[in-house]
Amino acid sequence: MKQILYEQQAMVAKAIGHPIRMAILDFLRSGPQCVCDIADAAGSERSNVSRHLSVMVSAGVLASEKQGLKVIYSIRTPCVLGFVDALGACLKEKAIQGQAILSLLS
Amino acid sequence: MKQILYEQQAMVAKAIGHPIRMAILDFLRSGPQCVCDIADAAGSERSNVSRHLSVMVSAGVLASEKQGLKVIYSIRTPCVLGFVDALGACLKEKAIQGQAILSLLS
DNA sequence: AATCTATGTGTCTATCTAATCACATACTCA
DNA sequence: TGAGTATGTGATTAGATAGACACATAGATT
Repeated sequence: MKQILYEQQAMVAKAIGHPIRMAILDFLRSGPQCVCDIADAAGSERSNVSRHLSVMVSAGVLASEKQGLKVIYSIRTPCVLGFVDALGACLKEKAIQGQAILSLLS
Repeated sequence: MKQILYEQQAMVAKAIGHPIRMAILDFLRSGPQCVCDIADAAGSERSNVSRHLSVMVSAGVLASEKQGLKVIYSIRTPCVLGFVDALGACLKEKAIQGQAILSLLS
């Protein structure tokens, strides 16, 4: 029963567990964007980015909408940014601990 | 510059992006536990669980401490659970949307 | 010391993932 | 209609990952 929940959660976590995908999410904070702009921002190839995007759509992290020739991707719900920010908070905490250790050594 | 941040964030997300690891985190909510109890709770083999645990320690998600014959694993910082809970919130939101669609069809 | 228990690690295999290239498709505009 | 642009997808390759088993190690117990 809980197994299904774990799988769903893992799917979402895995969908954002890649540097390029993190870069994409960060870029999409500024609003919905088309694939080629996303690819430029992420510094990766179009086809590759297209695949990353489709993984995130499957996981329910992103939404896509066709507008003429372009396909516009956006963050599906604000709570997606909630867990990205929670990730950042964790790293920040670790960095602060590291800094404390550093100051003890200097 | 930001690249390093993305990699760090992705590392943490990837470290929890697996059903067994989710189960482990959920189990560790109840407090620090030894490997064999974690393995039983996760329903997986010891050696396998041991590897999952070490991945999460590397990512900074878990902490480990040796107590006699046993090694006790614990959640390194509360904000890790914040991240997991944010994941859950996202799924909940999606489920509620799904339920709304369902009620429109019935 | 001999043995038992809990854990980690080497090795192997099967599977998944990411990246790249070429190409197909869908749509726009002249 | 034909050229051009944006996107997705098949095929391939290289590399990562997960799981299983046997075994090594560290510490406890007798």
